[in-house]
Amino acid sequence: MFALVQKVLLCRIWELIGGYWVIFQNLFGGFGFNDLLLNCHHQCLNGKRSSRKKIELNEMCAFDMLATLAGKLLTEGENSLLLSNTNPTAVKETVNPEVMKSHPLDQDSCNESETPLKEAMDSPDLYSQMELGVKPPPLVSSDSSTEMPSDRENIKIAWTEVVDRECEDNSSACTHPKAFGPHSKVSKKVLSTKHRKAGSPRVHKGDKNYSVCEMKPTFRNSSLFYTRQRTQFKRKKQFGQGSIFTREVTGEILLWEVNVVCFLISFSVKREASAAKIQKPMHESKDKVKLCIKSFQIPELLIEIPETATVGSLKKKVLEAMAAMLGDGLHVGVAVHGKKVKDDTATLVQTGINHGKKIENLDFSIEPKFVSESKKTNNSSQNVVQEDSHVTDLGDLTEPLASIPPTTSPPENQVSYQELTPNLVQSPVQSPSLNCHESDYDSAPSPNSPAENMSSPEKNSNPKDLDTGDESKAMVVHRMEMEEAFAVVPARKTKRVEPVGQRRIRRPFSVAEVEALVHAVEKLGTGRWRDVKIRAFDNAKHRTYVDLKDKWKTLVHTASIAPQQRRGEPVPQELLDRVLQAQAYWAHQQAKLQLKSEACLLT
DNA sequence: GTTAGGG
DNA sequence: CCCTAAC
Repeated sequence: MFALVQKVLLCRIWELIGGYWVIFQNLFGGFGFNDLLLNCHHQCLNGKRSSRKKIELNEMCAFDMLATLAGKLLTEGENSLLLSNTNPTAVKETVNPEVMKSHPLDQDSCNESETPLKEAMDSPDLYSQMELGVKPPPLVSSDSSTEMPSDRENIKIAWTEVVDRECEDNSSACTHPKAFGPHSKVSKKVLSTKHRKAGSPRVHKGDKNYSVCEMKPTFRNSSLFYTRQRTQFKRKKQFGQGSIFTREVTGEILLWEVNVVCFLISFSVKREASAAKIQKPMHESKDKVKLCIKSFQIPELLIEIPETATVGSLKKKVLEAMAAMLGDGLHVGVAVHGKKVKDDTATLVQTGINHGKKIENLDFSIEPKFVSESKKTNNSSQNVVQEDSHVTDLGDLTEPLASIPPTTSPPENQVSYQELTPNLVQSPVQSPSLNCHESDYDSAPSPNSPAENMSSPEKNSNPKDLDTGDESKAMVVHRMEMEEAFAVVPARKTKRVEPVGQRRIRRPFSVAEVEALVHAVEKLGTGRWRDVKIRAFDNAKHRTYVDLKDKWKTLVHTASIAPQQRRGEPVPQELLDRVLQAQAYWAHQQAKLQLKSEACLLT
């Protein structure tokens, strides 16, 4: 029974995270998957997230776990968590020999890695069970940690063996055999991870023994893991194997996270790359595309915390912010030459990511899962990638982290390029539209905002108001390059990110914005918020038409009450008057319209 | 996806 | 600003 549930869950998770299964595999490196699932169940049963509608429980659980784990690794002692959670039981499950043998980098396995799972997911058997309401077994720690002796040594050995074996068996499949030599612990880790990736999700028809857990490398503690990751990055640079994390930053928390994500991403890339060479398995890397993620940026996090707070509470805050971000799930976007590639089925070659061709504009972005579609209109990775690609660079690799401090001072380099505040003066015309071409308005106000002085006397926001919200919501944008272009350090821009799952930051409307809103409503009426948005706030990504509607609502209210009762940045009476006027006018229009239609119906 | 309105 | 119902 449990196996079934596990399978279902696994399939579900896989389905949810698509091909980035690795992320989980890696993040849970030291844990038994059984543990993960058990915990998921636990959380589900506890209904912790049950109130979160629209989000699949399983999904939430998975991400919760992910976030939680990340957090625990950071907050808890070196060995505690990982060690205690090592789940030897996992190993007990049978391993499909085929899976064992297949090399993750082998096109076949890469290629097929998805199918089996899909099969599993499509399996009426699994789903029917799920639908039938099969309940997860009682949460017994039965077959996990408690029972099985946690023999790290054994596990370690097993792991090594797997690695070695894998290398031996698949030397030809290794992209860089040397890089994965027996002496490279890091490489081993990589390999084993891949192994898991390729093998775990595999489900062969009729193979009841399919399991996700075995062969999981066990990290003795977070520190080791961390170290290895770093080492790995260095090595990667050497071998052109993947990500390089060039910077060590302040919080280990962040660094850890960054490394992990970075690592995972590069992994995904690798996987895709290897899949691309399906046709000629014999050739080492002829048709492979090697991609290297130069750096990975942690999304911007907004943290407000009193100066008197303890460092511990700060850590916690950061953790929470990250958890919130991860909570909604991740989605990886790929953009070639600034153009987002939406067709996941397209091959790399078809997409223009092929060997021998220098790819200068390959970007990866991590974004909240649901966001990907939202901005179809004016969107595109363009904002995320292009615009800023020339603005910032390597240099700011540090930025994101630097900006995290609970200070009230906004990150400096982060957003300058688009910090303009609404400027009425800018539109000489009658329309106070805030749409300026280059200033997108979208970002949070910056202290240095050049446009700050216009009609609105005061800055429209306080320094605390870092913008975290950005429609693009892309958490990270990375410039990738072909290995060949290694020497060239691509620019990477920092785009603010919207902490997923977190309430949007409050951004009071500036007088200029109010002006623009009033003007637009005067023109369009009170029932066409989308038009109002497009007309006057098209470039203000953080203002949705709902926001505008809400603002109008409050404006009407504000205008209706005594000035003494008003709060916040005072809105010129003149504007308030216009608000009431427009409100009355359009209400009247609407009434007239309604009468007309009624009349029509009667006749 | 938009609107409208309550929270 | 969020959430939802309703369209």
